[in-house]
Amino acid sequence: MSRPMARSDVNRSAILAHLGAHGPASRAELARALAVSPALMTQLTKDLIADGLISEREQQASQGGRPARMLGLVAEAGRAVGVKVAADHVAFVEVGIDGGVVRTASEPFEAASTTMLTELVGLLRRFIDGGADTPLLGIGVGVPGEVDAQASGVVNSTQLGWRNAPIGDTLRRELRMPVLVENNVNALAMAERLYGLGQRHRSFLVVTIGTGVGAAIVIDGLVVRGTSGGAGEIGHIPVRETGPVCSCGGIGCLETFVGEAGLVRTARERGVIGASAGIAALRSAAASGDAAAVAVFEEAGHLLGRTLAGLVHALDPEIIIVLGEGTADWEHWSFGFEPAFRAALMASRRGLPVAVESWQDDSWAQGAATLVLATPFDAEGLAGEQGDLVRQRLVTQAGVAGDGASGSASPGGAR
Amino acid sequence: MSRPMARSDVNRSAILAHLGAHGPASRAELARALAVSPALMTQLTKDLIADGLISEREQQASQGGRPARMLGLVAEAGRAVGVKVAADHVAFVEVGIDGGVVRTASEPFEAASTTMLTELVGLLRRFIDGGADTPLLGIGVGVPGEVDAQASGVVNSTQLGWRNAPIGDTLRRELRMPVLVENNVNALAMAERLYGLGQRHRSFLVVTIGTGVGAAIVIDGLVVRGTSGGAGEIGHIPVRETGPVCSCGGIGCLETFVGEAGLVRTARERGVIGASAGIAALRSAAASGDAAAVAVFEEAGHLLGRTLAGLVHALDPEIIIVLGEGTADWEHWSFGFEPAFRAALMASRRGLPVAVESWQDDSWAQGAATLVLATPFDAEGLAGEQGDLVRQRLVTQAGVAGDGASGSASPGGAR
DNA sequence: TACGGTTTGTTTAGTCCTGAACTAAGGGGA
DNA sequence: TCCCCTTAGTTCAGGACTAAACAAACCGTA
Repeated sequence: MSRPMARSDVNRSAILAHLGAHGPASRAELARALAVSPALMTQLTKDLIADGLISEREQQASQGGRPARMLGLVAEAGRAVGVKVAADHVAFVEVGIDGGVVRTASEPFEAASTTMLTELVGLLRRFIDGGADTPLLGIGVGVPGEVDAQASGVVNSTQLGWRNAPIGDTLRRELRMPVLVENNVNALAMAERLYGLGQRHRSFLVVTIGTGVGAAIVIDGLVVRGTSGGAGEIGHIPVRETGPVCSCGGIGCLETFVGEAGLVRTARERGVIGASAGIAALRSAAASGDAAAVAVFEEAGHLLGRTLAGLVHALDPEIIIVLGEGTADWEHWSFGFEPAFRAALMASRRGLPVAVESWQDDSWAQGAATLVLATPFDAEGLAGEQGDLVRQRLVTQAGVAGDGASGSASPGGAR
Repeated sequence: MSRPMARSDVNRSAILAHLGAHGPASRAELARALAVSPALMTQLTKDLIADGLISEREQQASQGGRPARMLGLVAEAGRAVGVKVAADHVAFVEVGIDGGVVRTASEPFEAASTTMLTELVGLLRRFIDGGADTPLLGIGVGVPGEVDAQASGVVNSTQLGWRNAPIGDTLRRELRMPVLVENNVNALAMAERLYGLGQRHRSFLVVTIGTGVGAAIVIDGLVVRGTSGGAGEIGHIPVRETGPVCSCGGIGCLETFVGEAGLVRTARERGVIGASAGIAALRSAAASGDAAAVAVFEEAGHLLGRTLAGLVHALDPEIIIVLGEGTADWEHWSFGFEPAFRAALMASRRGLPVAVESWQDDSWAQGAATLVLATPFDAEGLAGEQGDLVRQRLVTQAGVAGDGASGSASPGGAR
């Protein structure tokens, strides 16, 4: 009993998110990290402990003063689901409130089908029902393409063949659950910011290589979405005056040279692989030391390096993080990438770190899940009303999802 | 008497800045614009009127309800000085609190001289002393190069030959006055945001063409400074695999083709102008219809167009604003720019507006001055302690500048 | 000309949060 | 061992701000 009638929910959930992202922390630490006074932190944590959302842990050894009494999340406080949508399949991930993966699944899925919306709802429903009994905070969906806004979720994607697909609204209505939709690379960038290298950097670039080439731009801790949610489309930066026509209609786009299709085309033209062979053949050829195959990757690395150098001059980030299925071959890319990238940078930036991270199959979906867990950090309201709903669920352990169009955000009594 | 011991200075000065930027407004309008409650606005404006900083104007015709009682700045509330530093001269501008130019001056100045710091102090002191009697809020300095932080003001500039020049600290100490230093293009972008096209756009690019090529990036209303204050260096984006060596050490940099020196070099190589002729000769040749001269500009426009298209793909801005001395020849540039730029964009962005603004000689200095006037909008503390000092002067009509190293921000009694 | 609709501005009660002073609990040096 | 230093956490008075109700001033319209 004695719910103190919800203090500042924003701060309450920010505390929970911080503990989830960085592990247990002392009150003083939290106050510093969230830029509030220690006094307030005392009050808020008192409430959270009373509500059973966090608990006091053992003391930590003193660092010259009074030892800190650590606070940690009560693990059962919540879970989130992430969905990766691709042209031919969807991948699901269930994560705990600490970001750790609990459960995964993958299902065939025809994105271009006319019934894909009901299909998606059914698959998601089945995955959710198989989950734990802890409260589900929300669903994050990562898609390759432009998303108008996380809280709305209208998607345009040439890769999926979607034009103004109302993913967000449909899922919200059918599942009665907060749903956040975002470009998949942007979602990945938020994951890096919360759990990865981004924790220690205010501004960075996340670059993905694979079927296509994408990027997400994080400036001062905020993901740049652009006017129409289409920022980061570095695959269509023009890098040559001539070349094959790109899917975007342009000529000389980066992606036509360094995307998977571009690599395969180049390799075929040069007879490195057979006329009907694919990326797998090119990979194995390079792996077995075929110089011509390695050269294909090397040249792609060269082009990527010069392009990224241009972006570095424009944005002056602290680090570049390279991700994606394509990083498996980075060994070969780097022969071209490193010299081209470094040479094109001005002297003062030549030492810019480039981190190439290993890639797992669930990474995309995991990134999508962090859309939900990142909500409390969402200072400028990227997630909008949906973010508020997630926060409500987080702090009250109950709360009912808005029902479709502008659902009245009823507080929802204690369960 | 009866100074109410300074309420929220941030909000007080935000009101003043809004009135300065957008002209007189009603209380209700201000409350909406600054996202505070009407109740608070009543209180704050009462204080500001009592302090003589703003005054009530005539009523405005009703718009269906009670007519608004407009509030306007008391013009004498303050002034700011802007300085443009170039290699061979400095330009000064004095602006009123509404951003209007009051007075200008230009003096020869040897930036590479060893005594340049004392020189600059002397010139500035003379300019300031000639000004009006209204309180001087601060000094904004625009430089071509990297600035570590506005509030610090350590400058690195190849154009000026400065390495770690402590401009900010020196001026602060000598003039006992808040001083804000910023890259000149970034300063220009802030001016656009406050008084220009940026008022109606959240994200935009400001591109300057002239001696060099520069850009400033504004995302969601915030100027992107980058890790070391060096964002926007689009002049060094690599655009060709071959070409002359750039001042940055790179090869194929945009600036080596479309900067003034690059244009002149190309024109000389082709015999369009004499081997010792300069940009003026190229200009007049193009103006008189010389096809080869026009082609030089056209090709520059082509390269700039493709490069900016790449940036648009990466950042997805709402508009591009082109400025700088070079816009005088834009008529010729556009022959190459428009087709190259539009063709390289994906279909959904092909209609992106590009605004080419006329250019006056004081524009750089005027941009620098708005560094000071923009302080109240400085939500994320770009201007730091110096911004606080400006705010103090604005709201108290007095206040003494910090004296060099971490001056204690003493409130300073009424004058 | 009475009445609802609309927008502006003010008052009041109460919430959120901070600053300052304080207690608590350790470490290390003379 | 005593004293000073440092860090952690709490209490309390008070300031900034808001929500909600209300008053003011105009518009239409029936």
